[in-house]
Amino acid sequence: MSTRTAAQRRAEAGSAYDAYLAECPARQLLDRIADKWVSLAVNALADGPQRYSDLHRRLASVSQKMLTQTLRHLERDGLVSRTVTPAVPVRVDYELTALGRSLLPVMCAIKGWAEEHMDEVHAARTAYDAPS
Amino acid sequence: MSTRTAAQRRAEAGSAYDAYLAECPARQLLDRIADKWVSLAVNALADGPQRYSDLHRRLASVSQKMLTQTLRHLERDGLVSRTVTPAVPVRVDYELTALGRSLLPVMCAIKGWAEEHMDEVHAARTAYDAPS
DNA sequence: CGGTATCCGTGACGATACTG
DNA sequence: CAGTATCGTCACGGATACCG
Repeated sequence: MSTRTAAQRRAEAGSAYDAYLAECPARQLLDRIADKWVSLAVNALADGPQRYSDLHRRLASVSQKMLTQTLRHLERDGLVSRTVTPAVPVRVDYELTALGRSLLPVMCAIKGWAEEHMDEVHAARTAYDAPS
Repeated sequence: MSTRTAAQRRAEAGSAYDAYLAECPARQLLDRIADKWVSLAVNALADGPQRYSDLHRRLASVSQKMLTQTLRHLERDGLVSRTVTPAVPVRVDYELTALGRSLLPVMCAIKGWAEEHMDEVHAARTAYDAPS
């Protein structure tokens, strides 16, 4: 039992993981969700199930590769479900799971903060970059 | 006045920026704050002003280069203030500004979510990776 | 102490072409 | 339509050394 890490012992004690530690699994999860593509994708899925092509059109700034990769990661992590409807042509829908919806308020808040405080940040940058 | 971008006109109309568009400045800001280093740094500064060495010790998983770079970005964006106290040796303190504190609840929520839902995500991954 | 400067490998990311 | 595969690039980020 002495081989347990600090994070493991902390978890068993009822306390949470500590994302500051590189070895902590919560840290890896944080790396995963604190990601620009994830924040955009989850936000886009807020309105309900969406087809791949709809998502791709909405997130015009995301390449096909990154969108697919992000959706795969989210699916693996249990945040989105992927439903394939066999037809010609094939139809694939993505939808947030219950777990995914629990993350939605946070992702929405981040996107909202960025859009809301854009002007203040821009002003701060201008001041910072101001020549001597 | 006809040279304004769609984002600028939207802002003046009272509506927010649209972070889905690559050209939108809010998108760049989102890219900046939806970052693992930023989320860790802002969270670490939640308790009040901290010295560089304290931060570095706390965020053991962050290299000196990334920590400095992240703090510089946050300073430029007006989220963090940097105070140098001339002495031997030099002392540098970092502190969240009012703008930075407005972001704190969101960053805290992200880190909290990661630590809280770690087990569920881990279970989802195991299920996803389960061989045929 | 609190950085900066430099090197350098890895992998993120976009563009393109192809498939079921 | 919804991908997968492959390639090339370039910036992220770690390691190391040096500076005020």
